[in-house]
Amino acid sequence: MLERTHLAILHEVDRQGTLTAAARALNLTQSALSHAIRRLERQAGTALLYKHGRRLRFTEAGRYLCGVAERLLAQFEHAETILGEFAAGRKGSLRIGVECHPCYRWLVRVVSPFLARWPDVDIDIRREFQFSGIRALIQHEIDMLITPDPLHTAGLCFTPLFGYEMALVTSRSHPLAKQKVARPQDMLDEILLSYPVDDERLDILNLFLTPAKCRPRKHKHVEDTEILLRMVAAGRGVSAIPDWLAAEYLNELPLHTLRLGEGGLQKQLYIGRRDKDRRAPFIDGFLEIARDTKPARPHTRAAQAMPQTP
Amino acid sequence: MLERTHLAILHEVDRQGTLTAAARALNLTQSALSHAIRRLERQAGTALLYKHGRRLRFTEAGRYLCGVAERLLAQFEHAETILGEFAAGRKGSLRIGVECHPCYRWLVRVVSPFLARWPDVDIDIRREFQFSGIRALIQHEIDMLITPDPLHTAGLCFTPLFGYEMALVTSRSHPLAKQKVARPQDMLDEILLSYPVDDERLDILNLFLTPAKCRPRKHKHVEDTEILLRMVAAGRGVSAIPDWLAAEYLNELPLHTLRLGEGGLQKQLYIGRRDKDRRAPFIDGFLEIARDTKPARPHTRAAQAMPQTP
DNA sequence: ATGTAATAATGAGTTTTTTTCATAAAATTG
DNA sequence: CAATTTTATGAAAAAAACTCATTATTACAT
Repeated sequence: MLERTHLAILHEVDRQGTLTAAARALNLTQSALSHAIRRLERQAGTALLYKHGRRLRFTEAGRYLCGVAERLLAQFEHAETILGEFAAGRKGSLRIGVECHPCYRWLVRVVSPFLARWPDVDIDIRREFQFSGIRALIQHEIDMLITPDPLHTAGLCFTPLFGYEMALVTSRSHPLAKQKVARPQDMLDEILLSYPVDDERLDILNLFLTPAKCRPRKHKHVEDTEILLRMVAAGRGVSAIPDWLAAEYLNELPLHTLRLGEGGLQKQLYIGRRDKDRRAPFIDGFLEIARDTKPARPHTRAAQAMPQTP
Repeated sequence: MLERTHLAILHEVDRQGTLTAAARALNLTQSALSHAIRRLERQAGTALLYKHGRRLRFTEAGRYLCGVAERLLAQFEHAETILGEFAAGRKGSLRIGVECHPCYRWLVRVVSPFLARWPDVDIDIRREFQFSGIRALIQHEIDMLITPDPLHTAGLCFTPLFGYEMALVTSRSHPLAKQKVARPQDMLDEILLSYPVDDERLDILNLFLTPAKCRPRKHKHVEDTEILLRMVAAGRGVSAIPDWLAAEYLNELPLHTLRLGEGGLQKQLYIGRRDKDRRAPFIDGFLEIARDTKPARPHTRAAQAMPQTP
């Protein structure tokens, strides 16, 4: 079978003119090359070189193979270079899962500097998982997971990114806009707008209303943050979103934010990855940029939870 | 170093889905593949496959190499096919040298049927040699030599193609057109038109005039047969060309042909090749077609030398 | 749960392939 | 024609690839 070495030998003989020189260039003996060529010729059933004086010349078949060699060797070398890029972790793709719906907005701010820093790494962001994000991470469906709910599992590790507080957003003209803190029973008459995720994953239900055995009058799903907040501003309902996300819209829309309970509904965002992923420096690179990218500072009427730097 | 086998293994694992199946397909053991991949991974410094359940999945680097494999393996296989064609002598190129200038016109008639019969063999016709055609043949600059002057040399063999006679061509209105045979002294007042080759290679000088110590009044070189004969027809000179070549033009141009001397200037065309060229059946193929392609039959006022079939 | 089947990983030993060494053969050069 | 350069070749050594036997892991079925 025609092998890369054969091509390399023929190519070098072509370049150097003699077996001896080619052998030197390849760190082999002249004998090794002679044997190798002989073997190939026997297998191919045709001569590739013939003696001309004390030098060698290519037969047509040999000349043809030289052309092949030139093309193929270049491709091999290129492949090895790319493989090196992979090995050095410069090349690859980073599939990032986001479990916290509104975090998408923060994530996009991380992506740009990352793409600039790692030009050969592609980013793919996934928001839908067959089961959980944790499982997707374990099963290599994604490489990193942005989540407020770390589930410490063998083989995974989570790094805290920043703390925040879930805030209740209402229209500035809403009756609740007079309060700074919302009580669960305040919600009984309200229409709750949320992202279209399972109820169990909605903190305002899980951690605020359900423990107090309260429910909103109505619960509607809205896909998009912008639209959700415009609906809130128009008085069509209220919603619970991260304080920093609300902060971004406070100047733009007539919104008011309230704490959810006296202590506020404190959350922490984590980034999870597989333990073994030493392979790719760009995973650490992403983490670093992510840690440096803080969300908008909640201010004015928003809750006072300070972003916690880990 | 990345080798063809590595690519073959990765490719097969991709196709078959499991190491075991790939091993079967490659006539190797599962163990061999496992070891081979491990070695490559160690060298490359990056994982290529990882376990997913009891199967294997490609890492990004592995997936990349799979793509490379697909492209490169195809090229290897193609190269081997072509090499096989060379070995079987179906593929190649036939470089044919022509020493007898006007023979070119006969040669083109051989080429067409040859190209039809050997579709993968290219033909290259050379008329200029650094030294002699014989030397070009020995040094593998050409593979066959068409020549009227075989020079039996070790390693070469010549096969006669056909006999012919060099004829003197004049305009039909030329004073010499009254004769059937030209004597050397008839040339003293004539302008000789010939192909632009060395005088020693011109038979009319070598074998007819010089032995009789005669010279033409003037000697001019003309490159192209068609033009040469039109000049002759216009009475601008006379020329010596093979009888069969003249025959092709007798109906077209007002030409007259004369014998050069009583016995005529008899020539024989040979085709020479290297002894060892057993390798290529198409060389014999060419010879066969060449032998079957006779030149135009000299008739009418032309000399009577019969083409001699060897 | 638990045994069974499928699959990959591993280490040791064997086989095959490649390489070297030593030397011969052939051709060029002064 | 001797000295030099270069390729060819056979035998031995070295390296690489492969197999065998076994273990480990996962999936599937009862």
